Amino acid sequence: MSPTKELTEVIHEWSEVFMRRSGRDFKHFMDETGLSFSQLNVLMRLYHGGNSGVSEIGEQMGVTSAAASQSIDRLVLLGLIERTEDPEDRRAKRLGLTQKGLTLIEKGIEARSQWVEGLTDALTPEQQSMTISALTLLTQAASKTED
Amino acid sequence: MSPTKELTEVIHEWSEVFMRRSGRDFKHFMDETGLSFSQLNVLMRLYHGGNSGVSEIGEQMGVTSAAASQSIDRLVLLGLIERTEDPEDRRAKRLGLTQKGLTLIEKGIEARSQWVEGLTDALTPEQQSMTISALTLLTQAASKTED
DNA sequence: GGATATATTTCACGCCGCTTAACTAATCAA
DNA sequence: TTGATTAGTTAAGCGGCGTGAAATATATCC
Repeated sequence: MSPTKELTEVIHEWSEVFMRRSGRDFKHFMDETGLSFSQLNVLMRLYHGGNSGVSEIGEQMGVTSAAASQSIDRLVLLGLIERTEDPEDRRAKRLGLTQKGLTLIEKGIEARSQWVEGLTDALTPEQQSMTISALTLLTQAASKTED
Repeated sequence: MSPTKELTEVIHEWSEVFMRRSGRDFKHFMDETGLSFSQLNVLMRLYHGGNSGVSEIGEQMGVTSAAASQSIDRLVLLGLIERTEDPEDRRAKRLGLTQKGLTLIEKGIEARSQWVEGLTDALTPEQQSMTISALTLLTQAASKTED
């Protein structure tokens, strides 16, 4: 078996396990928070990407600004998002996570991290340092492909 | 900085990049197929877990069997699921992916794998073999934590 | 100033996914 | 055999999430 073939196979297996776990975790997170896929999507985009406007969020999510406006409105009512007037263009609104929203998202990220950390607990120090190197490489490579 | 601290940090960064990417990919997959989170959830559970009944699916997803029945009905109409009578208990139905459904899910998994494969393209042979080892370890550890 | 463009909201409408409750059909148990 | 249980479907109703179209307010361009 060639090394390339082996890498492909390893990646495939790993992707499958990881995807499956991610999906289950995400569903669990939705149930726990009572938020929909769409709502969490909005919160995630505000978490990364910083403050943005309503249309911008809609564009990123591939929906009309009307849909974005309504979705955001629900999140504002839930106290997860702040919607303030843009002082430079009073037609526009600036959106951002409230402390409550920020905490919620960070808790979700933390949960995922903890799962992976649990995976590395049983590894020897050498294996751990190898994992550090590999994940660092992958993270760097992945960061370069971001849009 | 202690090695443990470093591993924690690496994992945290990696989780964030991957979660973000996974989320975007999944959203893209939903848009592409026109299927909802819930519908893809059903297909995933049938992909893993093999053939099962309506109530079983509902239980796994945390919804009533009525909800599962309706959801499954839509997927049957789309030609993604087969619903046949269980010969051993004629009250029950056996659910399974059709070829079309199987192909769809496998295409989704393949897309994710290809993305990760792309990340490893630029690595040196030594780095690749290290990545193989690390991912193998993680996959094994993750498999053990499955329910 | 006045026309036009832009950012967001509101409204009416439809689909989806969920619930509960009622129903059908098959199995199980006394 | 009859009565209870189990698997699944169906129906009515609710809310989320999307659309397009109209309304509102502000910016921008002659």
